[in-house]
Amino acid sequence: MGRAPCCVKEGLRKGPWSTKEDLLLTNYINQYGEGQWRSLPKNAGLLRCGKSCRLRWVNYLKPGIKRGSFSEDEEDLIVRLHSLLGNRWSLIAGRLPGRTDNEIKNYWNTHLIKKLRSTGIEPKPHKNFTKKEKSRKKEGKKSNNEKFKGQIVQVEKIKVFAPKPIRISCGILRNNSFENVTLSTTTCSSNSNFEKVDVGKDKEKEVKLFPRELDFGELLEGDGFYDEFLMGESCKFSNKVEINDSMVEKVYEEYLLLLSEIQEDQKE
DNA sequence: AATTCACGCAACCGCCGAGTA
DNA sequence: GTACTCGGCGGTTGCGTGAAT
Repeated sequence: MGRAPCCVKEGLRKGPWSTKEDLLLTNYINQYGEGQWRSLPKNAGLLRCGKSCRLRWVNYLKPGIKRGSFSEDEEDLIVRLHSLLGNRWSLIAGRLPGRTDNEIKNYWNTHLIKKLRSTGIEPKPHKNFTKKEKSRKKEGKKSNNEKFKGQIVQVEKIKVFAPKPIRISCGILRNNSFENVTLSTTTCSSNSNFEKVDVGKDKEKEVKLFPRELDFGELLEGDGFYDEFLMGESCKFSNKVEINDSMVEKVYEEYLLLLSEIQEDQKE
């Protein structure tokens, strides 16, 4: 039996949302709350697919969504998180309050890739799987899931740390507005696993930023990278980024939990 | 001024995992 | 254990817009 469609598509509107539709959706959700996306359009008087409603709400209408260009702090965080998590946009978004996965994904694809390339960094490519590869990947996933309950995704050589998403609502505190921050440039020092960062007005100093490619081996070998990633110089190299204690604690807990699971698995 | 091109972004599509009957 | 629904995710598409010719 084939999979049932998410909704009946006949007679439904597609394309950009009108102000009226936005209003209808917002009013309905304000009154009845999120969820029940399948029945929501009908109840709200919208000629839209439930998925479309959810997307519109989550990405644009939901209170607290931050619009506008990304600050350098945010860019920096996205780059680091992408290095760590891969194309797990929802996880990355979970650590950038007010930003949505779609927005971050678009920003990465249109701006950050180019920016990184211009500084000599080749971002990890995301693989486009063929149907065959997808099914193979699926098989692999199944076996992984049994052991790790979906917390680790292993694709070829690149191993990705994929913890359960925890949305951090107040993760990053800014004590300098973007406007006040002198533009800093990021340059790549060749043959190095780390980057050299010019921190605006301050004299240039060498800081560890992130490895080009992260492998669990590095984590397990205990070179302390992850600790540094979270709390080390990379975060305190300027006053631009401060990671909230609870955020660090939560992410660190995820890391420890994951690490212990991997170690147990290796013993077996 | 008209046309072409490139880019950015909103929205769509298909797949997957979790939950449930 | 199976079949099914629902919500969510990541990849992709296509339209609108501004720059270049």
